[in-house]
Amino acid sequence: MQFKKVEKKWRETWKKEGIYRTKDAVKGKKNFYSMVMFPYPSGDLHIGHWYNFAPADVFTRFKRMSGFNVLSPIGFDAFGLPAENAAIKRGIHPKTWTYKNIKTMTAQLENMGTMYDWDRRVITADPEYYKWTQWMFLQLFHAGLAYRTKAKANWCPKDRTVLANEQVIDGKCDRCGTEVIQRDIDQWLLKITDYAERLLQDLNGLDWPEKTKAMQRNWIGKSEGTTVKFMIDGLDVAISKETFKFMPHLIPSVLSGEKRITYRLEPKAVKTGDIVQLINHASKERFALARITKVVKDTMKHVSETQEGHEKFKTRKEFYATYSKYYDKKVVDDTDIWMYHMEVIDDSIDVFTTRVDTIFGCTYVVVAPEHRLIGTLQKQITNSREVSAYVAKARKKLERERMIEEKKKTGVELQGIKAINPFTGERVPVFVADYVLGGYGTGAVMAVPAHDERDLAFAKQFGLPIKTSIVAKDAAPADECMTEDGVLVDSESFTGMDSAAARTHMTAWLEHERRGTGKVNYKLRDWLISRQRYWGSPIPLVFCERCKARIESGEYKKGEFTKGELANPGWIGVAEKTLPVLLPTVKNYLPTEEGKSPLAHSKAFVNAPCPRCKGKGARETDTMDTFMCSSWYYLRYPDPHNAKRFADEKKLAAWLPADMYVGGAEHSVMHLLYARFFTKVLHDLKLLKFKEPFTALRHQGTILGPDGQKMSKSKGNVIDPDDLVDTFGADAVRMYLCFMGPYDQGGPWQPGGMIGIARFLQRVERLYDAHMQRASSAKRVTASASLKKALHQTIKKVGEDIGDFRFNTAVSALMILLNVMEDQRDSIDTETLEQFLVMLAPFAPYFSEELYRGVLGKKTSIHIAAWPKYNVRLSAEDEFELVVQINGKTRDTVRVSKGVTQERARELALASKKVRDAAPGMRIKKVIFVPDRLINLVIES
RNA sequence: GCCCCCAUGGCGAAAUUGGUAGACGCGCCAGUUUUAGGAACUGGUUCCGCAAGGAUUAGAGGUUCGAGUCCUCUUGGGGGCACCA
Repeated sequence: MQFKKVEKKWRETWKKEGIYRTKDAVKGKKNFYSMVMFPYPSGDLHIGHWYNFAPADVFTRFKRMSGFNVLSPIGFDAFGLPAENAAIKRGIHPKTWTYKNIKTMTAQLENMGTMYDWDRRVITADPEYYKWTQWMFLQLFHAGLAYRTKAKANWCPKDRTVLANEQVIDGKCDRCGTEVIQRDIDQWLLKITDYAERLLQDLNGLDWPEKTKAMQRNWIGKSEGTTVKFMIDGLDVAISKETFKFMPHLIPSVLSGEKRITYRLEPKAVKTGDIVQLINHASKERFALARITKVVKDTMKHVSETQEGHEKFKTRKEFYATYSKYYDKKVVDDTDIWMYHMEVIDDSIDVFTTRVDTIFGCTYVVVAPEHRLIGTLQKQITNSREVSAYVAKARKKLERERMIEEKKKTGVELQGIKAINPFTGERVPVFVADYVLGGYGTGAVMAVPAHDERDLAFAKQFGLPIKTSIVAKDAAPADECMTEDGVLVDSESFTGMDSAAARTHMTAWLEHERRGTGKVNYKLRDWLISRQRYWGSPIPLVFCERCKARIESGEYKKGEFTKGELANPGWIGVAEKTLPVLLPTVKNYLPTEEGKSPLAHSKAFVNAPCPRCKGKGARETDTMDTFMCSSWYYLRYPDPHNAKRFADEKKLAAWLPADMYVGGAEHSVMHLLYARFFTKVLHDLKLLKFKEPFTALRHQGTILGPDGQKMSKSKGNVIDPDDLVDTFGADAVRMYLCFMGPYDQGGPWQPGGMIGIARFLQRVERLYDAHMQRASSAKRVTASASLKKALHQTIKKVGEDIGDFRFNTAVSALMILLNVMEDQRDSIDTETLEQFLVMLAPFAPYFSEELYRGVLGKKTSIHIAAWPKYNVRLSAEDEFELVVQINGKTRDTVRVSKGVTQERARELALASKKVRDAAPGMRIKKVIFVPDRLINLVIES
């Protein structure tokens, strides 16, 4: 067959006939939404894409032929860093490069013989698409799920640019080789951690690979434990009666030490050195202690906007108005004001532990280098110089270095203070060490060297005591480090309890004493979506000084600002009507200025009126993480050209959630977790009716080079699908990819394997040509019973196998049927010829269409034909090989009809010469009979 | 270090889920096609053995009438996490 010509002919015919155009509803048919992970427009479709898309397309076609109304869309994940890298390397604008690739890849995808509905193609870099990505961001922002904070970014000091993680190779910049450092930059984060528990729980109902679910569970990393308050000894402070109240939004900055002055119009009876309580104005609860370092009495006119805590006010009038309102009295230049300088101090360390049952073995406490206490207790720590030196060093260290030094634990004792174990009253030393992470739990742990490996390593290094408080239940020989649950010893009234019970009781006691509480922690971190990059969707926010001042002074109408705007004073969401915020086409798309996106250079872009007050504003210049684009694209396919809504509600209801999603296992965590998060948020905002986007998920394996290595141009082991298509045709390539092995397995490319499929197709063609010649001699044939049986067994098997993604055995079943057909080439009836082709159609769409219309003379496409029904009666075997075993060893087989009784089977077994030879004069102890399978004679030996 | 997965002929693999191990395909061997050629056809092909027969699913043990399949340990390979208290 001249496949080049055939492929082109049918491709054009199908387009003309519109057989792949999807309707949202077809009477009498259920909808089925079958998706593949859309590709990144890298330039060329490689064999990995084929392996993802071709077998998935076989599945999709099978679903359609089985009576479903199927949606099978495709698109391009077009934004992202690789386009910028390519642009830098080749001197082509990222946009030019991306759209050129989309063009070539679209053609390649069509050549594969896939049934995508091209009218629904989405490209995430199109303004009509990213308009809604921005809209999605605004939904999250206004709902209070976005916040801005300093976050670490990879920074190359030579290139003066922010790097993505993939651009950091061995801690060095992949372009210039300079050591990369971590810098803190203000960035936007999404509160995915609010959804940690639901993201974990809802995994249970999904038809996903267990491995993938396990990876997500792992990533979310739930652990249930207890926070325990260790009071600090050595403070020797008397807390004064006076208190200072703070608005909740100021508390983080007070605690972090940014704002250490409070201004009062009425004096408090405190003097320098007094310890006061700082109280949350809303909850009335104490959140910290502070030492007064200075009290100054002055008049209002001397307070300037450069003073700490008052940098923000613009005009004096505005400033006085704030006070007048708060104190309910008129404030003028001469009004007295007291300024209290203070420093926050801590009187306790909260630690998080999952093993509170081991607390009687706690011999010291460790805080992370980032821990607030190190700053707040600076005065109490007698070796504070040594401590700050350690902290400075640890904070500068890269994650990587911490890893290399894994074995060696480092740390410094905080001399001058001790922590008090709430159960024993014991005073234990406090250390700062970088093996405790600032970002997890409370950033502090109680160390139990006898029952924790890391604590043990540290204790040994520093010669700290090791105290056993748990022993194994079964009195097994004691390990040096017994980390399992067991029974408590030396634990006062808890002695003798087992670990699980002790945890419950001890946590209850702590809660009663207000010295601790049960607590669940997650490893999952919030999602950092800011990218200081050009090729991405702009973040639709404008910063407005005036609105910020109004929010901070509290002078605004209720409902004037959204939850998100109040939580991020000054950041105002762009009005929906004015979306999208277009990504300007700029000449210089390289990030240059310190930690800023290239968009920061474009005055035309930055200058924008505040969407709220129409005053002067400045746009956010960072762009969004591309995972934002791919977190909702499955919602767009049902209605890709809708300009009024991200998708029509009815169309969403018709198709979603997606019934099948196929793609690489490398997306097991990030993409799939973010997409699930989006779906849940949109559900909560009443924009979607379902909580999970992908009901079923399958992964394809990775195809390696023939040498077993990962394919790469530099290794010269890349398999080019275009070459294969030229030699064997698209159908053979599709089918071979199905036949190679289990779909989720992958493995090295077998260069010789293709030929088997090519031969198979040739044999099919020859068989059909021969049939056509015979047909002209006009002799009707009836299929033999054995051919009928083979056909119906194949119908059953191929259908079941495709449904279960076992494409390899489905192909082999077709091969077996072809072998039978060839054996009986003179008695093949038309029905068999037709049904065989229909089963072949999902695998070899061009080839089967050519024979269907060309040889069998059909008028309509094979791809809208119905999948054949198998007949149970016809496919059933009436005989089987009865296996005769002696003591479980097969000795003979006897061909008998199905339903044979045990008695008859026993007679047959005993009649076998082989059986008698194997065990002459046997004495049967027992007979095992498995109906329609085997008989096993258990004899005395 | 921790967690998860995998291991079957020369190669890719299959095995009704605890019931004849090696289907199907590649490769190889022999033959056919009155020359050659192979991306044609026919037959053979787990290993040892002429055969009868025996051995065999990385290795060792166990459960069972019966184990590729279940359990324990060991070895080798792959993936994930990475000091998460």
